[in-house]
Amino acid sequence: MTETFRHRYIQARRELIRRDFGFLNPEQLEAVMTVEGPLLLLAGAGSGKTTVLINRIVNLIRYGSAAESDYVPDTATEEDIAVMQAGPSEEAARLAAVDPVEPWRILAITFTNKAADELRSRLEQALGPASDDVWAQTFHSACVRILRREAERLGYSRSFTIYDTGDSQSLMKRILKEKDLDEKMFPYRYVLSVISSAKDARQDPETFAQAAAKAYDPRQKHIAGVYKEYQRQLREADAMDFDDLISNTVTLLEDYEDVRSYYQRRFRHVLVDEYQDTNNLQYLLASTLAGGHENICVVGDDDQSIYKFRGATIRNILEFESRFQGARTIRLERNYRSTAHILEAANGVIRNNSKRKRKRLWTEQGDGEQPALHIASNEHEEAQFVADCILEDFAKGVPWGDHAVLYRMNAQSNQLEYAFKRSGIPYRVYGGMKFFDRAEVKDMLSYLCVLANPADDLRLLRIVNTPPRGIGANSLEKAVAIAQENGMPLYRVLQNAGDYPELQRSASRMRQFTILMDELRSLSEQEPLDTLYDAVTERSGYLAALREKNTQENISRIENIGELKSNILSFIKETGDGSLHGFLDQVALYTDLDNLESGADAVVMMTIHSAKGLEFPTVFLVGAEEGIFPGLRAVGDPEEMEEERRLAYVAITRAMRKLWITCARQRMLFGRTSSNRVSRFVEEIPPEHLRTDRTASPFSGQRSEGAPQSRSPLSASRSAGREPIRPILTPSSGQGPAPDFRVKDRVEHISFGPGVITAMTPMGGDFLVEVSFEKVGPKRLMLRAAATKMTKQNDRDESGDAT
DNA sequence: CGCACCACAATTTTT
DNA sequence: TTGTGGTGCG
Repeated sequence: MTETFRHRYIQARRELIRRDFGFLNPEQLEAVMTVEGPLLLLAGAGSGKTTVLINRIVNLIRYGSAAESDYVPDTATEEDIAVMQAGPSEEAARLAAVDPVEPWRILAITFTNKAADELRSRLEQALGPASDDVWAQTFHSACVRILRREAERLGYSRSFTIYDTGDSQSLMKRILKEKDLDEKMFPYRYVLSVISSAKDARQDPETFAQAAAKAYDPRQKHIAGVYKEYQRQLREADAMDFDDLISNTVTLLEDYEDVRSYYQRRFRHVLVDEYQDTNNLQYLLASTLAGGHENICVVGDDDQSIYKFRGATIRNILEFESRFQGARTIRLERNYRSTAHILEAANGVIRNNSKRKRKRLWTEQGDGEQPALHIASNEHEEAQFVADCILEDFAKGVPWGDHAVLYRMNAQSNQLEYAFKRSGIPYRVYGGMKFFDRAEVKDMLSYLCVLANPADDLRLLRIVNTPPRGIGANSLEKAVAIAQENGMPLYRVLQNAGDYPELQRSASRMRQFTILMDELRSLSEQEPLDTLYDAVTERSGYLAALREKNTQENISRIENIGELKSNILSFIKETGDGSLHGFLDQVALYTDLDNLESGADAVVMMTIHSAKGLEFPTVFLVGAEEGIFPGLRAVGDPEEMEEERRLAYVAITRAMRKLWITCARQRMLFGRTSSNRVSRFVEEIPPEHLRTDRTASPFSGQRSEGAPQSRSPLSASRSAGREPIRPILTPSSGQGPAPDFRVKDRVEHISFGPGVITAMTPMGGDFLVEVSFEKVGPKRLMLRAAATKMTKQNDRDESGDAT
């Protein structure tokens, strides 16, 4: 074989792969074709990182290391070169592949189920069924998968229970109360976060206690005791909290050579998404799994690290190159999401952070519109301004769902909701009460958990008297004490309640309860999950208790219980796994079920945190004021301030075409009125990329008079007297004839039904009409759009026309 | 044992 | 301003 042939062969092969991924830009392509060794992808917002991740996996499976390899098979022929030169095809891929990676040797880790789902489905699209074997999982579900096989080595059973945040919190509250620690000094959230950090630092209760003994803060010693007790109770209940899932997996890999080498050999490539959000444990997990081959590819953006409060350390990304020898770094700076003005605004803000990797987003999409700042006089007006902008867009045919409103705190959503309701704008608030957090759903799940794991005292306590069975708190406390003393699960005590004189008063009811549960448990061994569930809801008396009172509340609870059943059914259908444990695992790790996409066309409202990873044509960033964003706590703390700034960066880069930033001169928050300066982040936007809109919203005058107190804007006071702008003209401007609507006209709307026009205001070549509908109340609509859905009724109001 | 009332506090939250 | 958690009474 001649050198030139070898050379041509390798060239043809590389060219083939390049062509196969020809839709990628040069940096993306480089990332995809860099196959071996540690790789850091600094992926700016909107730079197509998921695309890169997916195609990198596709490349590994399809071509293996061909893109970087000098290997030429002995059997290579001119014909082979010709096939490869002809372009991507199955045959060409087969010829070109060098040591292709089997799908099951790839581990791709994400943070959210949503991201994992997206990864899986896009891989499926690209690779077909072969993609099923790729481990595309969240950190937690990957760990559960490992632990379900190996947990016995750590002294748990294979069917250990997973405690979610709420469970951890209730357990912690119980312990703090038991230990009689002052809740002012020891708020459960704080204690939990200390324990979480301890776990992140690989400190077990003993090591933590040693460190605490030397600490200045006397609270640490108490917390050490709490930590010990917390872990003890988790153990007793055969339960792991979210941190334990990862921590225990790391322990398993560290302490058991055979387990470690099994997984290190199994996975030839480890990919980690959203690397800027990883904590120390997650870093340890990923790097241990990648140990040996060091084929670890991490994707992230240090500028979007906004979860420090949850233990994420930006150091993982900043120190990647020094921790992994020979690491390569590739920057993805080309942005496909936003127009240039928006990106420059984002660049201008983030430039003020000192701890970051150099990066500058750019685009070829053109300048677009400048971000605009609107200064409102108060929070009502701010909210109304947002609503008006959205109405105006809607009138132009822009769907509601193209708009997102982002705020720093959930508490800010209220005013906006009022404004949207008033204006007839459909909206969805993202991230409120989650389905699985509802009491009735947790109750039903607790029943299932206790059936699966009778040692789960926490869940047992939740349901033992829900619905009321006459088992009082006092006797329960006694039972808990007995269980503690004898080191046995509470369930056992309840079963044998008759043996303990102090329990005699409710002994029979306790026994009855365990008999019920035992029967249900035996049912769970014979019947499918959905049948079991029905039995639980009925025989526990839970549904019956709800049916007793026909309140709105109870009706919705019954609905939710039904909703959980459909969750069960679809779980069985989708996974083919009807096991109770399988379902509970999925639920424990899948709190994110109410997703955004499923909704109808509606404006989206959420915190900036929840917006990460999403994009919207138009974004409103509200409450851009000192003290709110950046929040009060960040002022005077440079680290916190940088985190807030990253948050600002995230917010700005969500916008594709139009960014509105709003603030209020005065705002009432938590019952107190304050006036704040405009956010420093706004001032950090280079002036040439920001338009300041100092005129108040076109309706501010009317709004502040009529809107706040009145539920019906058709109130007489409005039309009477001194309002000069009451158009009675027929709207005529703009293209197309607009129908002849006037104030006081009776109308019939397709979806809102009959109503009366109460006001019309000219606006951008159109009219904003206010209609008081009989059934749905007042709505504000843009006439041009509404005219197609609304007809004028002939029977005019008595006087004909006003004025 | 359940409900009503009153203090109190209150970023952000992928699992 | 809103929601939550604890206490006291019927």
